[in-house]
Amino acid sequence: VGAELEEPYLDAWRAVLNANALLTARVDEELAAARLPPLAWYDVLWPLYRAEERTLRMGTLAGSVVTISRTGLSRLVDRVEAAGLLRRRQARDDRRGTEVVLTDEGVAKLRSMWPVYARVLREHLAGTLSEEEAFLVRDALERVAGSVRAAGAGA
Amino acid sequence: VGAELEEPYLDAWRAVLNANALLTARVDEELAAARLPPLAWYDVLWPLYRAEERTLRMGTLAGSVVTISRTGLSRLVDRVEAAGLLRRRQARDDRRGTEVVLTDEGVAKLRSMWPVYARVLREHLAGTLSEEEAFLVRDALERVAGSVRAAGAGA
DNA sequence: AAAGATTGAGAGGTCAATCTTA
DNA sequence: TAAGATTGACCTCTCAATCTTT
Repeated sequence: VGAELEEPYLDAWRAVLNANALLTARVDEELAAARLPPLAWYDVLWPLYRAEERTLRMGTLAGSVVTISRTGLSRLVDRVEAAGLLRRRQARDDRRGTEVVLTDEGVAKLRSMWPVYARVLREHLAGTLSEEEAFLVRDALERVAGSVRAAGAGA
Repeated sequence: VGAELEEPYLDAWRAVLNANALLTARVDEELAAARLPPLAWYDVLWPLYRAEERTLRMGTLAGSVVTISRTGLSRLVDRVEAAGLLRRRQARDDRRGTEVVLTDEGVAKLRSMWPVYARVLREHLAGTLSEEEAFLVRDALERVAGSVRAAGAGA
């Protein structure tokens, strides 16, 4: 156990797992302390905010929220919709599809969440990494993500 | 939305989230395809394998498995124990504590899981990153994790 | 028949309360 | 009373089956 893979790669992978778990948990703690919704809601609201007319098809949104399954997204959108932060409507060009539209309340909530989120990232990322390191980490891990995507599901 | 944090840090963070989610999902797919337990089980078995006498207190084990809560670990250990890969026993020095001991079956299962896990990491990490990059990612993200830990829970 | 999306059933996770020993 | 760990109630996620439209 442990052979056949050079150590630096395993160490790097463990570091990714730990940094991800710890920082994500910290963000959720801070959001909860501020009586704001969890990070998962931000992951849904943000792609909508960036999108043309603040509208996205469920399938497209699912592609942006990589941490959850298509099924899980349906349930998550149920809750965010119940909170009034977005609404669903039938797509008019292809009526099988569902469009999700960010509401004004959704925009407001997103704006109230961002400062909390940003403060945690600033403290632990900008506070410990140089910009050069941040670029390097981004490049390296984007290549990794690309490799996994290229291999495709169940390939 | 988007201000007050330099871009490279946000980009790096998104890369961490994506690489983590995609690679973790891929490992679980490959393990499932090989009729092996999920990655979470490996996270429990591995620290035990490394430990003195292949034994760890629940609290210590919880510290190693950073992706799950203390409560969640109790339930996870229930399942892994039911599968015969480890067993619990009362600690003799402090009988409030529970010790978890890896069984021979647990060792065997761990050894059968590793090649699958390693193959995915080799393909997507060793296949896309140089060793220097791996070192850099490790150093950078270990510092980030350290920063979060130092800030403490609810600090 | 296939694509887009949701739902029912069950697995797995968390928080607060509990049990046991120190 | 506090520490170590588990349990009860509840919430969220996933897989397979389903519904609707193409």
